[in-house]
Amino acid sequence: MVKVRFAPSPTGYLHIGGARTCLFNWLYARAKKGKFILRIEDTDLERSKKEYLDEILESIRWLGLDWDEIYYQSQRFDLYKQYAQKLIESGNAYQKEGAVFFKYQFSKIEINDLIRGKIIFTELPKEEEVIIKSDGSPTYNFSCVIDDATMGLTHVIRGEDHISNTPKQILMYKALGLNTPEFAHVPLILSPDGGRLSKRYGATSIREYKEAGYLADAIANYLSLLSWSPGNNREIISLDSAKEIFDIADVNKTGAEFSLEKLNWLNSEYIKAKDTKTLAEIVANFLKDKKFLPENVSQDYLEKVTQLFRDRLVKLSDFLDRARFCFYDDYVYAPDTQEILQNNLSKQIDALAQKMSDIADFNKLAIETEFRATCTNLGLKTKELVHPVRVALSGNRVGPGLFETMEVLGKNEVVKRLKRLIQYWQST
RNA sequence: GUCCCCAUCGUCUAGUCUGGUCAGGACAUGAGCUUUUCAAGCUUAUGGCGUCGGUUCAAAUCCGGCUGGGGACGCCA
Repeated sequence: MVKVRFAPSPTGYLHIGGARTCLFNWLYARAKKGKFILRIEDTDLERSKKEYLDEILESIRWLGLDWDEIYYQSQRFDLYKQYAQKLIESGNAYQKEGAVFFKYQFSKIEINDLIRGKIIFTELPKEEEVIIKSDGSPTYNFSCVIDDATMGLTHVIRGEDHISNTPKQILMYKALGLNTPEFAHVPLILSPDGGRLSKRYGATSIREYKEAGYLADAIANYLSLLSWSPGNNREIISLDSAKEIFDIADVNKTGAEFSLEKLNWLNSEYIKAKDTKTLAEIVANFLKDKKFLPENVSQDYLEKVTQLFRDRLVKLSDFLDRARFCFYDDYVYAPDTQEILQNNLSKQIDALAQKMSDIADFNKLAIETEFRATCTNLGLKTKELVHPVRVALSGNRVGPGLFETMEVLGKNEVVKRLKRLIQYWQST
């Protein structure tokens, strides 16, 4: 049975690259009906932080991934020491200054990488290496080998940056008489400047994307598209579908640049595809974290506002400034509305306000009918009134469809805001 | 410096294993339609096999050199 792992180190948040490695491991495990385990590589006592661990686990869950087992290397130090002792006894390692050094018995090493095919190493950069530090903790290459072997992992799927560690690890498996797993090295995710994805390029942690209003399934979808493709020109694919068809051998060898534009597009597609109720819940949670909503907003009203904006949101954070007028009436008319406001239409707006307040059932259709009729009666083109009214209601020259907006705000609020514009004209 | 990986539109990719269909799709960009602003949507356009050589009737596809890009060389992981 296939058994794979994701092995994060809690010395930082879960970043895009790690998340993609995690995703590919998960996808492969689920595709093969195998096990996916999490191994926390917290051997660096100095730099490992609980805060990071919590964040990593939360990010993985948020993405929609789950794990079958979880291990902590910090709880397995005894095991590593035992294996180190074995190596000392067999003459493959020795102790010096409190540390244990492993002696590489190098010969040509051939890796049969599931993604890259044959990789041949004809030499190693060093002849020996610390496997147990003088403080008793294991080094990466050693604990990794012991764990991959003792946890019964069948495949090691990890980033390309580990290729050069692989021959060293194989030498350790050999010295210990342990079976080596299969290896698959996935390409790195590059930043738009072609280099390594780094802090220099904006957001790198999953948490930051969550906070910016990206949906978990959009991120997961986007990540799955980097260096892998479901085929058939498919771009939008759920984890459920992906796990049916994913195979590690189909992953390509080329590094992929992270494209915020494409992520944005996918995110807006996912926003549009959600049913309003579900989306409103996601929006509610998002806004709650931002402490954005006033006290007494009903779920029903939030759903209506969500419906109003859903088709023009790229990410949830767009909601913050654009939909603010639906919850607060303290907005001022934006500078770029001057052009629209310089034409004083007090009389016409007043007439409109009257007509609006006469509508019994204040719904989009009734509003539009009455609005257009009023314009005709006043000898105005519809757009001549649409623009100032939008400014009156939202403070902005752009926004969702006006009649829908009016329905959502409700009659009283609409009339109140129209009067406010009239007052504004009178005071200037 | 040494070792290793990689190479299809600006970007993500299908096609490469098993040579032969105008190199297909998506994002982005341009234009048009629609319109109540902004989006969205629809139509459409621009744009690519890094380079040199070899094998072959035929090369994006197989082989080699070059060039370019990336990664690794910690008592970090």
